Amino acid sequence: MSTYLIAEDDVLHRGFLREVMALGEIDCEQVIEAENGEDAIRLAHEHELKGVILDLQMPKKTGVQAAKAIWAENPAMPIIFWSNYADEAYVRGVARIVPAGATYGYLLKTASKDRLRRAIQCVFVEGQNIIDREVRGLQKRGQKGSDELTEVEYEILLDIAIGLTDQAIAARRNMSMRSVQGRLQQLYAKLGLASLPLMSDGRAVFNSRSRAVAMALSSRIINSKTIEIAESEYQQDPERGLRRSAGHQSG
Amino acid sequence: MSTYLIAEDDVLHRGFLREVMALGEIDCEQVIEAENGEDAIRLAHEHELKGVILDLQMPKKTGVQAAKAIWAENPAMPIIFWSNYADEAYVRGVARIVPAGATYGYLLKTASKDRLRRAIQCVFVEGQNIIDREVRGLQKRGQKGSDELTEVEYEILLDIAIGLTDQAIAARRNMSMRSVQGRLQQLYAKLGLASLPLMSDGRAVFNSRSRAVAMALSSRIINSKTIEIAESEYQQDPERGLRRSAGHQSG
DNA sequence: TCAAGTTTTGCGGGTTCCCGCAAAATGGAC
DNA sequence: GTCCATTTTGCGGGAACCCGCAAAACTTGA
Repeated sequence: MSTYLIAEDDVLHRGFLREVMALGEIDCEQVIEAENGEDAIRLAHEHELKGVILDLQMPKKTGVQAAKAIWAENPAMPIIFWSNYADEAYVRGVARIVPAGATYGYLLKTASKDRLRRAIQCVFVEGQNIIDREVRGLQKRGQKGSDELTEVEYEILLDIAIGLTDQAIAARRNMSMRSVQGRLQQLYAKLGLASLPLMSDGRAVFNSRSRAVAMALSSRIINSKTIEIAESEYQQDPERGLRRSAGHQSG
Repeated sequence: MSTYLIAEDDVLHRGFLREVMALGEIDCEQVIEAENGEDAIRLAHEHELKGVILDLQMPKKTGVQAAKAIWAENPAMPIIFWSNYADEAYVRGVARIVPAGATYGYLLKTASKDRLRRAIQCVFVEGQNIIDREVRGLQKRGQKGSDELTEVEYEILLDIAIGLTDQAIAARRNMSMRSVQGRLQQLYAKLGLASLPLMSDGRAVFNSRSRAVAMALSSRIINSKTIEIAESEYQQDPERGLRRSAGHQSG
């Protein structure tokens, strides 16, 4: 019995996915559906699945959170992420939770029916990883060269985005205030806050801290959802420094 | 010749709208389509339309921006807003640009085909205004009672969201720094920052300024798009105080 | 083990932010 | 005009933030 799970809140998109799965190109005897992240996690737990398609934006839990739970139980589960946007926030969210050697794909909703069909074939049947072209450009990030944010910079960005003070960040990450400020300086530099305009009287127009968040939002490095998740992580575990979770990402 | 315009970037949703329009319940001889805000504005300018359906989230220009342009040319144009979310940010965005006596509707995408059909009938044929139930709860805002934000509070919220300093806000809005800070205090109170947690040593965990933005984001009072728009308004016209645009909203 | 590179930390001080208090200024209502 | 409610402003001080500088501390490799 080969069962697949589709998790997608929008009715039309869900219908579309169902339709493509039903084309009969892959061995698919049953498709079950979820319209929010929690249901997706529950259903994945209750059924023995061959693969999962997850929308990234869903009520209750995001696709990333659902994937994390599913992979925690079965790291070999093939997952296709199916998203509206190629925002760095999403891509980074996915990249952070992919276990080593996992099979997955990242497709945009603008993809044609054909491309989706092929992706399903590749990921679910042949076990290949498929990443949409627009998304791939964002993949190499998190490293360290270039002008992109490193993991620590990203962490501290989220910390100020949820409104923590230097003091609170220092406590949370187990470091001195001065180090926090040092990292913030790095972050500001990366986000291009070095060359901020001044007012006629020579005073600054922008508050670096708030400005950094604004720029990160508008360049899609983070988004509201990212902030909410960071917030709830903080609420659960305010005193904890960064703990590396699962593994690395695979090619 | 009765022509209607549909502006919606998602293919499936666009197809759905087209289908419902084609049910033949209203006198509709032609439906033209746009997949972004700019095209919508252009097409509305080029054609003589009987009505418009606008998705709120589109590339290039948002539905709100498109509506503003369309109404600037013809304030009597019936417009149905068709949105994924009932966020206050969107509702407020629409409420701010509705000209006096305009005919419009606000529907969520979760609405059934039937509800959409009825809304189209009501707005385009009978000239009634239809506001989705979940949305209506947010309508009364902008007034002054209660715990909701007034217009000035909302303005200053956007100012700090784009990263302006007190100084810069004061210059922009033509007031003293102390007044800016006073308004910020109001804002913080409304957003519930009064009762913030303290650290064990009695120091604050949160930076009010950043925290306010975070809370406004997570309670959907503003969103990334709102901030981007505020930003571009600022870029165009940094020195200008608040200028009231068009009219009031109608019943 | 040592040297070279990176990160963290302390110090110091200038700026900005936050906010209580109370005196002006403003805006209606009568 | 007078009276009242609201808003704006100045003052003042404490906290938080930003950042240059240079000394520790940690990493990495040979």
